[in-house]
Amino acid sequence: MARSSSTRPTSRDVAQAAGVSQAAVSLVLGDKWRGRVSETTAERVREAARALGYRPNLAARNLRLGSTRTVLLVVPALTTEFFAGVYTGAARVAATHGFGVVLYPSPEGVGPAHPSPTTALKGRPLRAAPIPDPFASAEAALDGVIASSMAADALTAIRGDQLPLVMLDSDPHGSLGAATVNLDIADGVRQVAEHLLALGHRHVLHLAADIPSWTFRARARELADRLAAVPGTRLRTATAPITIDDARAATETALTAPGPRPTAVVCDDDKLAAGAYKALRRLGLRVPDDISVTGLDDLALATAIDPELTTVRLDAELFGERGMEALLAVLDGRAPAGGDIPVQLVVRGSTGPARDA
Amino acid sequence: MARSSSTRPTSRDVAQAAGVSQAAVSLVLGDKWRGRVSETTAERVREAARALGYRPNLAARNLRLGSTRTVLLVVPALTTEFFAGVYTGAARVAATHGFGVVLYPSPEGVGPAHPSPTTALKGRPLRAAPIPDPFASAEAALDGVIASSMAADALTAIRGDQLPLVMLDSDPHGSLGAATVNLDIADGVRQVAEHLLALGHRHVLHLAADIPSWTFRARARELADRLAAVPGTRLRTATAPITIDDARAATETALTAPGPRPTAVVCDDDKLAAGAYKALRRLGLRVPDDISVTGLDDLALATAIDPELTTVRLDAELFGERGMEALLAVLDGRAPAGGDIPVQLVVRGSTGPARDA
DNA sequence: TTGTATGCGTTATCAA
DNA sequence: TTGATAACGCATACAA
Repeated sequence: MARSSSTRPTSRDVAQAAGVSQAAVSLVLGDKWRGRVSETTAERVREAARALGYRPNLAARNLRLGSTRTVLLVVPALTTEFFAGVYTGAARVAATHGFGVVLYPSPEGVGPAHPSPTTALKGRPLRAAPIPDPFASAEAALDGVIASSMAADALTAIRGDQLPLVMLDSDPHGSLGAATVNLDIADGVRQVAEHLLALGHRHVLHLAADIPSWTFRARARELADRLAAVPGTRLRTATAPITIDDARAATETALTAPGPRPTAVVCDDDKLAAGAYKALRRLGLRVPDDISVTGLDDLALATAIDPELTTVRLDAELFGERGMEALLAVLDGRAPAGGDIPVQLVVRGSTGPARDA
Repeated sequence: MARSSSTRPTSRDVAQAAGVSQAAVSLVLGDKWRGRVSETTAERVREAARALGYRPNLAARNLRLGSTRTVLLVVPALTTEFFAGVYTGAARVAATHGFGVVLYPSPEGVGPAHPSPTTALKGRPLRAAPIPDPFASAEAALDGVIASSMAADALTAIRGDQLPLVMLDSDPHGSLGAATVNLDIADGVRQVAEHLLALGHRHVLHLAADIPSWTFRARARELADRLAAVPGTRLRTATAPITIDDARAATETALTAPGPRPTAVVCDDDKLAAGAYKALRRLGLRVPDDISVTGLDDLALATAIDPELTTVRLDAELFGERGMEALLAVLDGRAPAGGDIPVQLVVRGSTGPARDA
């Protein structure tokens, strides 16, 4: 009946080695012994556990506790470094509460019914690729979910809202009562608009992300509102999936259309801006002398391109932290703290005075 | 004794609803009833399960089975889209075998003892950030680990090799018997070298990643070997952390050093190449007329910069697939398939004939 | 073909 | 202070 040496030591093994009951082991190792176990036996237990290299079996603990202290962070599959930051922030907060964070890059699923033929065409042939949605048995394996809006629709469509849910960058009103944590992107767009208006720009092209997500609709609305507030402004919109090449093509088309040319291109994110750069170069337009460009995100990409991109910095880590804090609040029955996360315009070399101003 | 309506249905609830034993439910839902349960009862069970919205409790199953059918994929924290591809491939293969993949972005930990003051300085202040290593109780929660070499050292240092382990892009000989899956990066570097040599380049600067990882040492060695094979070649080396700004600074320093200027810059990866571009622009050098540049990875970044970067395409998804397949083999007691994954030079606009050739 | 019984490793309740 | 003992929900060996 001796413990096979090839198998993981259990708390019973520790108990046996320490000469105490198995319950005592659980108490000591769970740090719940303040006055229920003598200091000497506690130490003996710890010693035995250390000697045996004991580590608790999570499956058993989860089963017993009915909770896993694990949350899922759903991010778009085609992820950028931005979500690495979000993860870092969320995981850090989680850790201080004894929680873990599991990352789920939502496959393709960007918004409901958004086939995006360009995405389907490029790259290797699609193999039958049923990466299983993690919600199949998630309720047993997870305590909650934090989901980026770029995947949130797909998420609610499938399942997932059965669990305590926090949505990132999602419509505060349309989220079915789920808590939301948002960057103040509208304010970022406002800063961009004011910056360009101050430089004399009156005719701008909005290069919008072709993703039916609240966050992008909000950007479009804010930009339109800000420009509309100033007499004599004109706004044109082009739409493209968030890839450099799609953005290039869309920009090229938009700028070769008849009529006066915009003096600034406002992009929904940095990647789109990189595509816009390429289009402008092909058209023989110089940035910022002939035309200004702005992005949004402040990825590494923003300083990789030339000239460096004027963009809006998003604090990804803070975003992740706030997301996790909100989820902890929900799990706790408390109301999550409100208030959007501030963002900041970073002026670099891609914006300058309007050509005709 | 009726099931509280607020609690998750268990297999017993399903059994009760279907009027069968709990064991029958388990058999049917586990698809192990081929001749042990009648078709009619099986259908009744399925119906009841569907009606109740039953989903098995993973913790209980894991406890019973002693395995979780979950593996961990360890990637560098400062991750790029490359690892999104690796994940996709690994998850796809895993799915066909009933496995799940959990992502672990290894915090900072790039190689052993590599403080990288620049990393520590930039960005927000470091908060006490104990993102727990997932190996604390991993043996119970995971069946195996796939680790990128960029985190593998940190990994073995901590724990992790107690579990079946596959290393990605790691020294096949120094990996303590762990299985390795490698891209044929040496061949990629060879292709780069041949390409440049054919263009007449004889003096090259190697912009190397400042990461003490096997994969980067291998790149340096291969490049040196290929150049040494041709008489009259010269190789200089500069080193930088993989950030655009560090790469820019290192390149600038290297190229303003006294002596003849290299006619080509070979970079350990695309991000470094983006930094090199910036340095060259500051120095008033045109790419590729004055100097050629090559990268390695073929990230989106490679086509974002101007001119588009000649680089080596890595098939991230295939990499992930092969990694997962290797791990499945190890779990199965089989020998993982050998053979490096082919890579391919993609010639774009950043390379041209040597200035003085 | 079906149902009964047992144990996976924990934590927590209760008597000693 | 301590040590039995009972679940948690599932899969399976075994008995009916």
